Amino acid sequence: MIENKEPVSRSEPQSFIEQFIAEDIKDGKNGGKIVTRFPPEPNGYLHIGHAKAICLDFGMAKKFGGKCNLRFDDTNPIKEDVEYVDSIKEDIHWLGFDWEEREYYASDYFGKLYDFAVGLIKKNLAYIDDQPADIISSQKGKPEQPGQKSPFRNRSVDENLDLFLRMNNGEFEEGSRVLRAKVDMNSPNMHMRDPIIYRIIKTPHHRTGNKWMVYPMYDFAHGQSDYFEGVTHSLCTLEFEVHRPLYDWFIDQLKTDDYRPRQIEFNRLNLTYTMMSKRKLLELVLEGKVKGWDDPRMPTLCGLRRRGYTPESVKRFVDLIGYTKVEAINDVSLLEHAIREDLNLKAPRVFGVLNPLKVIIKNYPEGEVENVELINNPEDESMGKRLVPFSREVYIEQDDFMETPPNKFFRLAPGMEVRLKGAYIIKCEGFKKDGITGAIEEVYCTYDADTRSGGNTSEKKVKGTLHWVSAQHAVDAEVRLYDRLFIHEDPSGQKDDDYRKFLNPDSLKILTGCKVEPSLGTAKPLEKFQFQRLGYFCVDSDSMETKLVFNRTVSLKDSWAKMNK
RNA sequence: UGUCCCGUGGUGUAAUUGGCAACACGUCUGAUUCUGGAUCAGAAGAGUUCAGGUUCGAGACCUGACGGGACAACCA
Repeated sequence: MIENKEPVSRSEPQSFIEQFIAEDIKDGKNGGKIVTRFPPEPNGYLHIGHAKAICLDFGMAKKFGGKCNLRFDDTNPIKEDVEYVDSIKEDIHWLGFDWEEREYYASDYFGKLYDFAVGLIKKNLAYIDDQPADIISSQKGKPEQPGQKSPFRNRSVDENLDLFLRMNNGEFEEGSRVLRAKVDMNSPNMHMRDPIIYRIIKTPHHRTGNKWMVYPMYDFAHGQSDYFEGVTHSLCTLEFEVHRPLYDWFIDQLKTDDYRPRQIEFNRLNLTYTMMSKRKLLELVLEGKVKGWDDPRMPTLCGLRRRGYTPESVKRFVDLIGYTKVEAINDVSLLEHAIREDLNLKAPRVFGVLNPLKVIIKNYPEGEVENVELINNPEDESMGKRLVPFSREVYIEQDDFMETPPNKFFRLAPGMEVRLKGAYIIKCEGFKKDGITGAIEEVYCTYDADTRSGGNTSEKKVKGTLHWVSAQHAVDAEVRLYDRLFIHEDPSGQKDDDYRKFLNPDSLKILTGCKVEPSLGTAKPLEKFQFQRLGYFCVDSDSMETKLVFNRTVSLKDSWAKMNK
């Protein structure tokens, strides 16, 4: 075994988690084994925030030669469904991670958990409380004041055993009784004040049906599940920090040898302009504000996928933001950078004109067509070249022409010259304007036959180069522009819970009458392209009629400013 | 009037465990007949929340402030 496959010096930053794990191995804990787990609750679709956890859980296991389990934390049948189980598995695979045969469910451990609870009762460390939720809650006191003991705290072991059995037999109503661990009502940590560990739920479970009438709470299931699976490092987000003493308390009651799992917390992903609460995302789906969990405006992994993000770009992004204990807000521009970086290498460039403006080259022979050669990807020669037809009438982007241009405008304007990329230099000789609306309808130009790309025999040089599409050859396209993910806060950092307020009706804009290169007529579905200058898109369906732009040309900050005018 | 966690350029992270604060994103400037929001080159921007202390030397260790966050679900 040789350590250091690469001469990576100290330049590679190590997260504190990595250091903790390395220390544990060095100290010989758990026999040097490393097992992690990704533990989603199947109550919604995975979003970009989960990607951060997935990359960590699977990444650490891989880095230290260990394994990572997939475990569904399905202890609350009221909120869970198989639909979510399936989507979660699909999304993890999409990201490129594999749990192999280790697909586990907390519900697989219901039996063991029940036995463990019975064991605690017998040790006089758990009791049945007959009080309603609000009383139990108020007896817990406040964080700064100690709690009061429940009048049922000293029930006999036999009575507790009997009641727990009958709870599971369905003899009592939901909410009428709970099982609580007997820990410490005076603890400054609220989670240690006799936490509820079992409650009655009569809704059928998506995997165990009606087998159980009592279900363990998160705190009574998570650590134990880790223990049952031999997990060594249980990585979770910061809000579980206060749960750790309880996690350890249950492990202490359970463990029989030197092995013990360790919980380590890291910071959750927050993205600027992006609303990530599962609950609110679910509301958007249920209220029909979006087309579904995979609506490209959603920050879900399936939404990002439809939007055109690649798994590599998501992983790259996660890699860039790192893991700390600081509650950070990451800038979406970094996510956008990650996808651009990835696609610049992979996506062929093509011409597309979203807002067409017809240009007529008056001295170009009518009816003549010539094919010009264009490079598919300037960063990757192996992607080859393509031939694009050029003719007398072409479309350019409306933005590429201005009647009265400002100082540094190097595109087309009356009297100005530009190159049509891959073709000729043209000069604007005039234009036609609608008398009423003032809209530019056509632009008239002349071209110089000596200036063809690759064979420019003239001395001409121009500042601007425009992309274009031959009018008679253009493929009509419908292009969807997704401006942003959901916004939940403004750039001043002030949070606003009323996320609906930030739902921009224009966030999905469908442009029809767009003109794209004929070569796109032969593209395969889901192939990704970059419009020269405009952004990236992919062919959305077999119909070939819908093109999907996911990385448009206006920054989020600009959108925000526009929206609030 | 509690317990725990956290304060490093605008943002996110580093700093070989006490030795000249580094990188990425973003921003700005310049170049370019590969549109240029790409690429390349360059620049600006923090003295590490504050005050003490230990030390030859502190972003790191200690004490105390200040600021932010988590915790009072029969959710996870």
